[in-house]
Amino acid sequence: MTFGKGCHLHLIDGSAFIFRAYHALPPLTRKSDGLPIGAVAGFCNMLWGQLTQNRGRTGPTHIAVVFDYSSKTFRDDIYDKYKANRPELPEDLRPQFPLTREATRAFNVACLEMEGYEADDIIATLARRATEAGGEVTIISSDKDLMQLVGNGVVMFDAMKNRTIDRDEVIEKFGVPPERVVDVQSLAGDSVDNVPGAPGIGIKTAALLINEYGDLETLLSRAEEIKQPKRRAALIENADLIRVSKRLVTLDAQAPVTESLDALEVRDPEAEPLMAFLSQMEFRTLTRRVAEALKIEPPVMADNSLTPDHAEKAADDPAPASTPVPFSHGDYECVRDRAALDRWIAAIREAGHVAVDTETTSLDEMRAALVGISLSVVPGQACYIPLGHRQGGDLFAGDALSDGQMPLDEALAALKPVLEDASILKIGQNMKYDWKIFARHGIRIAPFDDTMLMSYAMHAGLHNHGMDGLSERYLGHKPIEIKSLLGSGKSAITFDRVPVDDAVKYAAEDADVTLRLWQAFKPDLHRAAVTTVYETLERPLVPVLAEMEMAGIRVDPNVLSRMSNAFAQKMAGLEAEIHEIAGQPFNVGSPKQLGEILFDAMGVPGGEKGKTGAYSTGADVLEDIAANTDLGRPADLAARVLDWRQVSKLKSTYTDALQGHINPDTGRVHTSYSIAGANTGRLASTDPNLQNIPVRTEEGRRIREAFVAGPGMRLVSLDYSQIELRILAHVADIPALKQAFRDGIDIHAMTASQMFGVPLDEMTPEVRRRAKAINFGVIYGISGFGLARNLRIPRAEAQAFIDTYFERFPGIREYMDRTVAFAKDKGFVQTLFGRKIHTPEINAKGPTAGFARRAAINAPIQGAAADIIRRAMIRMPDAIRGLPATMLLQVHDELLFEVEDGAVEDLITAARKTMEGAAHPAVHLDVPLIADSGQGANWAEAH
DNA sequence: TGCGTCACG
DNA sequence: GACGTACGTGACGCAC
Repeated sequence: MTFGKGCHLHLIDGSAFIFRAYHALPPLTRKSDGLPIGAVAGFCNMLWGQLTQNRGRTGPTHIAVVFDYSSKTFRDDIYDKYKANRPELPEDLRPQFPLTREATRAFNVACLEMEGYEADDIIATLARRATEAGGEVTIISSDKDLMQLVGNGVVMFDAMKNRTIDRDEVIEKFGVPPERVVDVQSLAGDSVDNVPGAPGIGIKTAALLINEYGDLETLLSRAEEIKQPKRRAALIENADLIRVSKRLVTLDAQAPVTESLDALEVRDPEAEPLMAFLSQMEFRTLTRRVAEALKIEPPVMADNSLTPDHAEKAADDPAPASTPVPFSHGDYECVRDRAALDRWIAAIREAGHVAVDTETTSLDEMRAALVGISLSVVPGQACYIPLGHRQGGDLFAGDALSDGQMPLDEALAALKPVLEDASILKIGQNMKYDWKIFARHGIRIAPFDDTMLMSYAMHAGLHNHGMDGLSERYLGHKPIEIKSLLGSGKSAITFDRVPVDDAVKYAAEDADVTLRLWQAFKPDLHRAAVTTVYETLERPLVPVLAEMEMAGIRVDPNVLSRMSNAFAQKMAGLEAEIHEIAGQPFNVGSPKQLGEILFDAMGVPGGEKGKTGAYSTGADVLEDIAANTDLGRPADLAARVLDWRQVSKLKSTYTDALQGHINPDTGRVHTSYSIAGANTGRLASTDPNLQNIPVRTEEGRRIREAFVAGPGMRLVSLDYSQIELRILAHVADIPALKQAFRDGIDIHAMTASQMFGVPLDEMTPEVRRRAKAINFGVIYGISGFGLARNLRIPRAEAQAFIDTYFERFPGIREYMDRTVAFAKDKGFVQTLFGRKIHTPEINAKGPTAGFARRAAINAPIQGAAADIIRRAMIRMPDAIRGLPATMLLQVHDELLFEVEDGAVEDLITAARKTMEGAAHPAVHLDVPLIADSGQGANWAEAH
């Protein structure tokens, strides 16, 4: 086929693919010999995705992957410092480059590179030829240097974000259309590629200038007319450098590319060389996916996925567990009687492990009824035991159990010995859920593994750890979505109404997937060196949290209801006043309407619109307006809206919503903690969130009066004092801070004294407040801007404080630099206890880099604090055994207990000892950990 | 469903 | 005068 109209050329920026793959994935190695292949694996996955995703209307007729030949190009002759700033290639990436070429050829895709030219030039040349021939072009890349090519039949596609970049996107990014992009780039320069540009001119200013003068040459020739002296000088003095920059950034669309467009026609991969390559790389999942797509048998690969003691067993198994087995829903068994269940139990005992999953009527484990159980022992083989399915459709038969189900009690009685057998490993995905369901039926699952927590230990920061996502990512298989069975929204049904035949496919598949994930993760856990984290900080927390959640906390609905009424009255009063001041009624709860009232109707100056075009009406904005008495009425209005908002928040989120969360059976509120939700190792509390119950204002704190102890009981709270600052003092090794903590001195006052030279006994609250803000700022990866805003002081002043701080405590800056360098090098940071938090964006450019940098600085501190309280919680059941006390809640640095009246002091002694000693023996901190305590009839008193 | 807002550590 | 900026969460109401 001759390339022409109707043809569609896809040009893949191969180098960009490699770098993205390298940074997006953990450092994977080939299992047989340790060769680093993470980038190759990612590259192959992305390439395969491109080849399979877009077949059809928008799919390519022609395709090529384009690489950079070497770092030396004609641009080095134009400007000797071009790309001189580029960091060294990571050690483990270099050997992967030739492999990506090999991979491209193995997929039977044209692989282009040319000495003396960058990949971008080849892309520019081919794109030009293709559009001249009447065809269309999609460039698979998000590199801004390619954006000059967009338009006239050329678009770009960001494969990571799954987003097309067209003319509008380019204008959004550069402020000018594609044909003017080089002009802007020439002016702004590029620190990454070391394109000089004009000093002090960035993209924003460059776009402004180009839009005003039309193009770069006109601008340079009329530079004298520029009003701002600095800009004028920058352009006049650097005109030559700017012209050099233009030659650097302009892509060469006339590169002597020898391949014809016709040679790039899409070809089906040849099975044999492709399979050979993939199995040589030991990409098990991708090999299987490709084999499935090509409808051929996957090659048998070396078995690396089983633990040693199971490997032997598998060796004489005709179908070893790790050979990729296709997912086949028809092979799943529906277990309807005791004989069938006994066969499964025998298979489980034989294997020594089983993947388990439960199906229930609700996500709320405390109210959920068990509907069925699925099991899997060997990949591809799984069963579902329906236990609580009900007749659908018939209104009168609506509550009757469907036929052909074992009695629930009989099935559980048969499974209990297996689920509690110390020699049989139970494997689950989010086992806390199933653990609670079984616990409510008198079964305590042990021992177990949890694939969600394995993923969390290995991949925190890279992606979420839900089963469907993990399956797609690591097994290349998209499981049946629960939505397809239950529907969504108002018409959603519960699982007991799902026809058993459909339930079998869905539920058994979940057990199958869980088992396969376990097999994939088990060896990797060790390779990633997070086995200890998984075994000491994640897995043992499951039963502890399950017990806490099941215990719940008593909440008095009468207290809440009275407060709701009072809040409603107060809101109505405020609303009337607000409407009165505004001169018209409007929805006070609508930021949009409020903004229009304040800034348009009432004419308050300085309204700022956000990205949606609405005025910002956040608390800080309203506070400024309320404090500005010159404004008159708008100040009154803002002050009342602030009051209204506070009350409205308390009512809707707390006093109203909490009442609905009281379990009618227990009279208590049962939150759910997600172990793998927060990247840093913190827990997150949901349904309801009991980690954000108000405390900072007097009115809000009264909500805690509704959280009460049972009759004859007290609530006891213990919280770590300044735990994050103590960890900072330790990890950054700051002698003055460490000594202050040892001496039990007020740490913020000490900081203030050191910074401002004020003796401790002359400290004023204001000076101390500033030091406190800086101490916290450090933990968050401080910036002058952020501190200035927090303290409401000029930015220069805030920056001066920070400079002084770093002078007084130079170790802090060293810690920050060290941490960021570590993150850039390894792609993750680590806590004292070995927890890894990945930082995939740390090498990004633009504002993202700032976020990633600060997150990387904060994560080891926040994460270590999270590790410490996890360790305390895991030990707590043993530490308080025998005391009439229950651990109820965790709020990041606080543990809340319910304890019988007479045992309060014993509980405090035992819990304090456990919390203060929680780092031992894994880590010896140079600073003491201190836990303060309080007690009372309700949470407000105890805190 | 995304955004703005605000509750907590 | 480049950009936009404290870290980590979850729930609510509005507007689409």
